Amino acid sequence: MQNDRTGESLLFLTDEQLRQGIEAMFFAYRGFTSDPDRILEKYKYGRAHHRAMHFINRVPGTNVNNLLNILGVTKQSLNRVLRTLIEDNLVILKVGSKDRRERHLYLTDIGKSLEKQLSTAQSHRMREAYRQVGPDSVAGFRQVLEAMMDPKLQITYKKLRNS
Amino acid sequence: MQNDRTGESLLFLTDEQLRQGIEAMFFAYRGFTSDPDRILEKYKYGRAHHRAMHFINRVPGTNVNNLLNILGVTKQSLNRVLRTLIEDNLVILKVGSKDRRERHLYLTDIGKSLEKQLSTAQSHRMREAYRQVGPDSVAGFRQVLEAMMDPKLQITYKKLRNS
DNA sequence: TTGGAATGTCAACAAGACTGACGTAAAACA
DNA sequence: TGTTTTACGTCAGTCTTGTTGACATTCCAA
Repeated sequence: MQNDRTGESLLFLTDEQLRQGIEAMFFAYRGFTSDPDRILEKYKYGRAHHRAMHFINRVPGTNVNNLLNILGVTKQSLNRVLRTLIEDNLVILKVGSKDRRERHLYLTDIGKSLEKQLSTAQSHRMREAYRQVGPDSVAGFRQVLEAMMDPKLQITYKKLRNS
Repeated sequence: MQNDRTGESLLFLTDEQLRQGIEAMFFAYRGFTSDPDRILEKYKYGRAHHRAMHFINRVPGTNVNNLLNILGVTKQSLNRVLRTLIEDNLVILKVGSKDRRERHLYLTDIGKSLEKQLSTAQSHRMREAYRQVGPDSVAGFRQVLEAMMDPKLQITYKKLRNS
C-alpha cells in the first residue's frame, strides 16, 4: 500500500478510488458541520449565520461586498442573515469613514463569544482528526483541498491565510 | 516547513492552523459540488437527487431504509426526491421477493447514464487535484476525512468501501 | 392473530438559496 | 456641475431541501 506511489501510479487511479474520495468528502463534511449545527440550534441560528460570523471574525471591518464574494451568496440572502445578527447585537455595522457608502462589519463581544464557541467545537473535531493521523497526512489533506477549490476561491483562501 | 512534523509538534497546532483547515473544507466543498450542480441545473434536479443516484448506483438494490441511513435525511425528504426520479424513469423500485415490505432501488439505463455524467464531472476535479499534489498527499487527505466522520458514518463509509 | 416494522403519503412549515425590481446615498467621472 | 456608477438595502415571489406530525398499508414474526 505504501509503495508504488509514484507520479506514474496516478494514471491508474481507478474510478473506485475516486468514488471513495467523493464519498469521504460527503461523509466528512457532515461531521465537519455537525458540532456547530448542534450549538446553533440552541440559539435558533443556522449554518448561514455561522459562516457570516466566521468570516466577519476573520476579517474584522470587512465590507458587505467582500463578505459576499467570500461566501458566494446573493446580497439578499446574506442580508437576511446579517439583519438578525445585528438585531440580536452579535454584529455591528459601521459606516465607512473614507467611503461612506460602505458598511464595515464587526462582531460585538457577544458575537465574538458565540463565534468562539462554534469555532472551538469545530476545531476540536479537526484537532482530534489531525492527532489521529499525524502531521504528514494533515499537510496532504490541506493540499488536496486547496487543489479542489475553484481558482477564484483558491485566491480568496490564500488571501485570508496571509491576512 | 517540512521539518519538525513530529507527533509532538501537533500539540502546538495553532488556532490559526485549525481555522485554515476549516476554511479549506468550506471552499473545497464548494468546488467539489460545483461541477455536478451545473449539470443538474440543466435537468432541473438538485444535489439531493445526485446524492440519491450516487448511492443507488453504489449499492444497487438497496432498500429505502438503508439509503436513509447513508444519506442522513428523513424518509419524507428522500421520498420526494425518489418520486421524481421514478416518475422520470431514472430509478425503478422492485418489491422485495423475500420481504415484500421492502422496496429495492435500482438505476435505469437513463439513470445510470446521468449518474455517470455527474460522477465523471466530480471525479475529474478530484483526479486533477490528486495529480497536482501527488499520491502521498492523497493518502493523507483520505485519512483526515475519515477521522473527521462521525463514528457511525465512518462505519457506513467503510462498509461501502468493502462492498 | 396481533403487534410492530417497513414503507408511503398528506399537510404544514422553515431555512436558505435564488431572481427581479426598485430606492437611496455617495463616490467617481466627464 | 451634472451624470453615471457603486454599495447597500429592501420588497416580493419562487425553489429546493430539509423538518415534524399524523395516518394508512402491508406483511413478517412471535
